[in-house]
Amino acid sequence: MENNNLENKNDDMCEIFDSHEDVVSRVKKRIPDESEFSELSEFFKIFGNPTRLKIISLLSIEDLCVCDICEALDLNQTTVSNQLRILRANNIVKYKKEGKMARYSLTDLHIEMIYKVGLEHILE
Amino acid sequence: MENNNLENKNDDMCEIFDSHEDVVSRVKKRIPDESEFSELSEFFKIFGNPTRLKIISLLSIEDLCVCDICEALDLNQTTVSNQLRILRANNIVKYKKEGKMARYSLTDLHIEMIYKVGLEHILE
DNA sequence: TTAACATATCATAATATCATGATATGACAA
DNA sequence: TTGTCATATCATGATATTATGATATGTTAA
Repeated sequence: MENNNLENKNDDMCEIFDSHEDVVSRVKKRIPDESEFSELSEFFKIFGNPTRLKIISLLSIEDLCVCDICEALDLNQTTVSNQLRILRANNIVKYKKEGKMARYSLTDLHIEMIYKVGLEHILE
Repeated sequence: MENNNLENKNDDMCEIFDSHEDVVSRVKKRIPDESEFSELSEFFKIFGNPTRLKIISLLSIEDLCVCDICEALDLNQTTVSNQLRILRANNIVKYKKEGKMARYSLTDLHIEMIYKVGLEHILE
């Protein structure tokens, strides 16, 4: 094993079909760059929490104030408010102040689409 | 508001509009149940990691074997293999054995749709 | 003013997730 | 057989995320 240096693993992997090198260089050119993957994973991370999904689900039906969300989900106000902050920070929900209330809604249709396609996927 | 007879927190929250009670009971009926939110959040959690997103991005272009994925992303085999296991376990990718190689592909079009709508969302 | 209410933020302990080294499996060739 | 390659699994320390109690902010009514 000592003469088999692994620092250049391309050389000793997967050489059964010599097309692999071409395949790799071709697909490499067509993917987004590091910063976009990073941003996108932060975005999707938001959907990876049941409380946030419940809020998204509610807001896909209609706009709601914080206390209605708390009540509909039977969650305490701190939890909901914290998750709304995260949703806001990630551009998934927006809100309008109405007196002492805050009325939340989904930012755009992308959010609803992603939620619904995901739901469809797990239900089939 | 003559006779407050409800025992829970409804009574002292958000009574400015008396429609709130109706709103809450209406939207409550229209959301999935706990287990579906739980399953759906597990599903979306998978998209919340840049390495897995990169793999999904590659496989949305074409089917690839593990070593090609490693090479295209410049990641070690353990990392890729572990993430593929997670992707498999969550029904996001599938694979076919071809000799000693494993050729991976996306499970269905839902995966590609979610990935692309997400990308569109962060790019606008 | 003051009190009550709706919402937001901070701090934190429990829990989950990450990349990766070590190691195992299974296929093929010599 | 034995060795090598392609891939999978296990174990783990570092890091991130969770729900929630305590507390703060801002609005309205009395």
